[in-house]
Amino acid sequence: MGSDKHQRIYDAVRKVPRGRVASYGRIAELADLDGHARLVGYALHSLKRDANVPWHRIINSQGKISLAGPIARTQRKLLEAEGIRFSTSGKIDLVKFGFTAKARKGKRT
DNA sequence: CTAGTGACCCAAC
DNA sequence: GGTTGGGCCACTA
Repeated sequence: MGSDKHQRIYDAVRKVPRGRVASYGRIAELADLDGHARLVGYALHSLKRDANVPWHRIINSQGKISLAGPIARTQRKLLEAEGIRFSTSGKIDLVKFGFTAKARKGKRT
């Protein structure tokens, strides 16, 4: 496969354990692309259902699903199936389900 | 090359 | 709680 960046992103996403969620920025860090959160979203959007990637565990920093339409419903279902609870606002408790591979690099002091 | 767009993030109001 | 504006950079036309 050619796209290394995409590959790295997919690999990082696969690192997210079941029952946990990670924000785009967090994935970017794992993929060695810290700061390029957009690329994560871009790669995921380009992702196909065939891909073996738990894209549903990826959400935005607000702990909410960035997608819209029927797919958002699907993602939420998948997350609930993993034991993740949604707030009344449809948000996820990042404190409990937020995947932290390694504390922030604290780049921005 | 330029311009527009995007499953983003953050600071400030 | 929300909106607005700036920043970041890959991808497409």
